[in-house]
Amino acid sequence: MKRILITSAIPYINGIKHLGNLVGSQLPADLFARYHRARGNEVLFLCATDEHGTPAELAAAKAGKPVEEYCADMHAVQAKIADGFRLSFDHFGRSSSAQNKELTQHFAGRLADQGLIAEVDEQQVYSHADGRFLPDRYIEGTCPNCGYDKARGDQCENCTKQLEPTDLIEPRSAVSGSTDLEVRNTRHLYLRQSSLRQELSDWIAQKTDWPVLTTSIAKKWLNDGDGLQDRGITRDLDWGVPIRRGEAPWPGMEGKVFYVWFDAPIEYIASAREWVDAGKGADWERWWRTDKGAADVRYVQFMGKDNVPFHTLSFPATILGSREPWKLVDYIKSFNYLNYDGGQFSTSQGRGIFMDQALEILPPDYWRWWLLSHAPETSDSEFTWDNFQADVNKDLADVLGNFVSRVTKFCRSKFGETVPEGGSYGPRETALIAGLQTRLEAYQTHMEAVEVRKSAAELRAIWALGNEYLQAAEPWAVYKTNPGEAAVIIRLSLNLIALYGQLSAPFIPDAAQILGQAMGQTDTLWPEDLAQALTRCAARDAFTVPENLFAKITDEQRDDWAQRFSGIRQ
RNA sequence: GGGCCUGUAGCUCAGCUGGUUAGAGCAGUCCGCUCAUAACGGAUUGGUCGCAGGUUCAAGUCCUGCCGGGCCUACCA
Repeated sequence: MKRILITSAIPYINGIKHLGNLVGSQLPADLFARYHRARGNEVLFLCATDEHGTPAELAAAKAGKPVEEYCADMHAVQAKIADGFRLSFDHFGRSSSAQNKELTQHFAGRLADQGLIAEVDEQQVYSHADGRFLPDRYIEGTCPNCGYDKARGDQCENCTKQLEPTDLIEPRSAVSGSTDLEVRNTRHLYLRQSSLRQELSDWIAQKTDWPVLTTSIAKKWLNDGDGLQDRGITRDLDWGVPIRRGEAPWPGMEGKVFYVWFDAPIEYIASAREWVDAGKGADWERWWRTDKGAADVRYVQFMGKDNVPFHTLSFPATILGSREPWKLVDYIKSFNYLNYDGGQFSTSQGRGIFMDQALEILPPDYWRWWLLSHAPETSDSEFTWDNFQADVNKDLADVLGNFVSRVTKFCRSKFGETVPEGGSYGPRETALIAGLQTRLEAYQTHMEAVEVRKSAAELRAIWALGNEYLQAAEPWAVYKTNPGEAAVIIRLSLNLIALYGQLSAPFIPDAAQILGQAMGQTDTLWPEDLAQALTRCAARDAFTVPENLFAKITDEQRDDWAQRFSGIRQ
């Protein structure tokens, strides 16, 4: 039995995520987790909300709530939606947890002890009206290069020129519009990543099996220009993990917090502690400390490409730099973006389909299947309503759903709602099992390699084998002259339905459960021995007919939804 | 500007270290079946593999240039 630690990039607390976010991290992570659980492996699947930072503070202010309350509320909302998509986290934590505060402060202390923290005095823009320091991109003004009047302090969106906030003409706060800004001195902590460059570089160089997307981004940051730069890990904010050097105060850093990107990945570890503290597990160090049982753990991370630098460099720098035996990631699966009808999904612009909306119009399996079978693995992929309707109707309703329907209904009308007895396998049945075996092995290979689309294609092919078999065997014709032969065909077909329930569970857990229950199967063990697995629905066992496993998406629905989601949310 | 990714049948995509007539699913067409969610099965029509050069006995696969799409470029997360 293998032990697999799985984390999904933790979604930011600010608002509900869209389907592009879902397919880039949580959903494939869930697929992988469900698959490995089904194979009998020991899995710990962790996620959380990323709650610190300026956007959370501003969103809370906009909502008229204290930031703690806002985050608690939004965490509950995201947890409910995650449940709606059947994301099977062992724990869905919060980066604002006490556990994460303690761990974050611990890591900072360790890094300081190793000489990897530098204290840097620098200048930041302070807004009197807002009562806060402003991140570069929260400062707006006129671009000195092109004259665009909504240029941000980090870059002008119009001419794409890189800017410093002090470059802007007539700078103002993007929060309040106030021009009462002041450049102030402030002291910050920097993680001296540059001194870990060689170590990180050597580590990345070993990862020859990682997606190119992952390693190329890491190498770019390691080698570009002067190489890996030190990174500020603190901010002048109220909301965040207070700066402490381990358990001790950090003189000069009072009133400041750690930068969200420092504490967010540490939440992966903290989430395991939360999992134990919530009474759901017994030993979190067994997953995270190689000196305490985690040496045999395989750790796989899932994320969108925008998250790669933090997971390949910053977080490993934190882990390595601590000089403590924390578990480093073994495999990073990164995804490109999903586009929506010719443009990007956009949270800030409210464009596309958001997770809550998706669940309002269709059950989770529809989305899970389509999104996973079109996961943007090699390049950005695109959602269109036409494709979504055509693919879902064909794959789920016609290939799988209709197979279940034709088998169970034929049996009900000819033999009743019990598995028919009599007959024995012939060459056709042997060939079917051999074909299934080949497909199953390919499915497993792709799943092990975290090849999401190929896994989906293989699963679909496994479903299609059922229809091919039925067509060749023709139980409806055979029944007229030889009911016993029809019985064995149907018995095997009913077993196929049960098998499909098991094999499909990582992709479409709800439908899989319905299939298992309809066939009277409670055993969820993986069919290691296929021939034997196909005898589990035994003669005279009762079954039920699942009605319309997947209803088709009508043209009216498609047009209605395309219309409804064509604009901008709120 | 720099770096990386990407461009293969109408659509969505496979094509590993270069090697026989470039593949799959969907859509289209034809045939079959009638148990089933007008579903299923079989066959089949579609491609000068973005463009132009080059290396090679041989290139979708390697090299160069160009064109198109995307991402990143370190204070949004």
